[in-house]
Amino acid sequence: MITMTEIAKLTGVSQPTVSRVLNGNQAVNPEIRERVLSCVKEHGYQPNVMAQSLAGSKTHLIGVILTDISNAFFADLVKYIEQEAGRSGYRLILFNTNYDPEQEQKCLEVVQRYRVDGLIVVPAQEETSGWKALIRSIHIPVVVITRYAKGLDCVYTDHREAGFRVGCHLQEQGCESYIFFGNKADKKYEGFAEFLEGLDPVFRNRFTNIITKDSTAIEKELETHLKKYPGRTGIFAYNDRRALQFLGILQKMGVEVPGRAALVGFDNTYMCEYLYPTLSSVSQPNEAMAVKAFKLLLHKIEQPEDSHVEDWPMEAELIPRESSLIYR
Amino acid sequence: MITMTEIAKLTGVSQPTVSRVLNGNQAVNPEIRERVLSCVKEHGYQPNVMAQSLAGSKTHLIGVILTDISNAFFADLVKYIEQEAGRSGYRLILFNTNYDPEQEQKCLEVVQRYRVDGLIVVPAQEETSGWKALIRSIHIPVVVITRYAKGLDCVYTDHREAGFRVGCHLQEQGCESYIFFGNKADKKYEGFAEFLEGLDPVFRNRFTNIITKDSTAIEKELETHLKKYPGRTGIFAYNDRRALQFLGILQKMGVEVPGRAALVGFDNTYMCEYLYPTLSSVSQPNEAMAVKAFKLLLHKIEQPEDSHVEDWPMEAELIPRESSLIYR
DNA sequence: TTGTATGCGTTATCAT
DNA sequence: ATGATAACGCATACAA
Repeated sequence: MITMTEIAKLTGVSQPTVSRVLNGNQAVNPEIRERVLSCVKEHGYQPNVMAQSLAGSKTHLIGVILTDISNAFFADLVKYIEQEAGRSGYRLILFNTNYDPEQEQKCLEVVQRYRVDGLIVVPAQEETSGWKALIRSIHIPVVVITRYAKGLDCVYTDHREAGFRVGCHLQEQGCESYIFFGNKADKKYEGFAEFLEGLDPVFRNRFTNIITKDSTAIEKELETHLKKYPGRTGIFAYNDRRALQFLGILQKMGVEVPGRAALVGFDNTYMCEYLYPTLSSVSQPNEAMAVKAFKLLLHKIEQPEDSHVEDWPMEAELIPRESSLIYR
Repeated sequence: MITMTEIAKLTGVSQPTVSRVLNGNQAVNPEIRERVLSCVKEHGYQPNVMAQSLAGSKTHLIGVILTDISNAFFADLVKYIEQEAGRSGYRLILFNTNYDPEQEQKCLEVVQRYRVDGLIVVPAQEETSGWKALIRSIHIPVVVITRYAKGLDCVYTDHREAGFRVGCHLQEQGCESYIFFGNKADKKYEGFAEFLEGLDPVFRNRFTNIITKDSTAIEKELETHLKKYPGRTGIFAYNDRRALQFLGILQKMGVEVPGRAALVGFDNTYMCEYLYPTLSSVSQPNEAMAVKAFKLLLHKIEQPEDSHVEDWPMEAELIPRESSLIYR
């Protein structure tokens, strides 16, 4: 790959002059400019970012550290981050931690070695102060995405609020008992429970939490629940994937949806509209989150002295569809 | 971020000595070695890859250029590529072309600027000689993944063969008419048609090709087909997403699956097992493909003189499930 | 075994 | 307007 110095020799000027031409710096003799540019084009010269970074200090590299790129939701985020970053001339160096804190730590070392200008991270664990201390110690602008992280810039949707709304919706649709499919530590659950508790302090008497991902086990727990509570059951699954699993089980069991059981998922993936019945779900503003995260990061990069921490919650929207709509 | 020279000063040795210690090169006084290592650890020294690259010529960066990272199949590939590359100390710089050749060309420029050691690419277009010429001209080791590319190293599954097998399977399940949901230029279709033609040269008389992605339009075409052909219909969709859409439409229409219509998708995504009925699909060896692609690339990087082109077709496997299994 | 000197491809600061 | 020159952080050949 041809270098500036070589271009300089070929055009009979000095290397810094080539640099000036290429950077549009200062006034350069138009004749020379043309000569250099045509030579550059002819040889397909491309600047060496490594050298530029060494000399200038910016790498235009953004480290993106994710828990699971194969998760459609994160993959979608990456798409938008890449797009937005590209607009500002930044590129992504991508890491997958697979939810492993050890792996995450290694990633943090590697991004330091590459002298990335900034970092967008989905933390491997929900809440660990050790991690935060580490990420602070490396002195690279960081934005946490999809999770709230106290004391760090972060962009996320309010899952608690979303859960609350799902509870509200299911109640409005005439549900008399409830199932939450997922972990109780989930903010979605907190909001969901908060609403139901407001409605009836002892709602737990009409509630089942299912955690297992095993279809057979789910079927059993579901059967128990349905036997116990004859009225319409409202089911909230922590993501669409699980909602789909649940829907399949309900259909296999011959349970009428939404008549006997109303179902709501989370993520609003494309499948929602294709399923029969179509699946109600909570939609997160993926593109807006990605764009906001990058913009926050860019700000931090360009104004490192601004130590103000931005906590940016975004609104998730419940999209009601056939799987939970009784009246329409 | 602390540098080698600074470490050298702090420990009272020369910078090259620090370099030797860090690279395990040659014999170094054990005393000094310890002194340097502890200083390195104390200050959290991390080598500057930009400088290393400039001095040594390798960036340990692999450019990954994809058409659509938000596609679950590609996202999955990226996950495995990242994993495998990481094992050999390589990192990914990720690009999304969005199927736009112009965008792709820009990506090719950028990876050159970053002096990536190699490239793994999903071409934006199926077959364009212009693109191949371009990618050859940049003199970076390249492996094309998921697509056959004549004259370039490539790793892919034989879609034609897979299509052939799907046809065979559907026929075995007693189908008497067929629908292909997708583009006829697709190799899957070629194989599918090849089998059916072998069975009955005028199979086209009992065949419908549906291209539109609009649900209403699909429903109409489906209705026409079913009216015309009373026997069991075999439906082959070009991916699971479309198969799901089709399944929803069939269910909405009250068509019995697989009794009246047997359905097969492509990609074997997680949803196959959750749907009701479970969805038959063609499974590609994602991890094996990713690993093979990276290994091929690594070989090219380490043995640039080896100009042998590897064309590496892998076998896709049909996973029959309820949506197409009549006898079991 | 260790230090000196040089070069990688840029940018930037000087002179000229 | 342009050309020397130094500097970025490291690896490496060479000298000591």
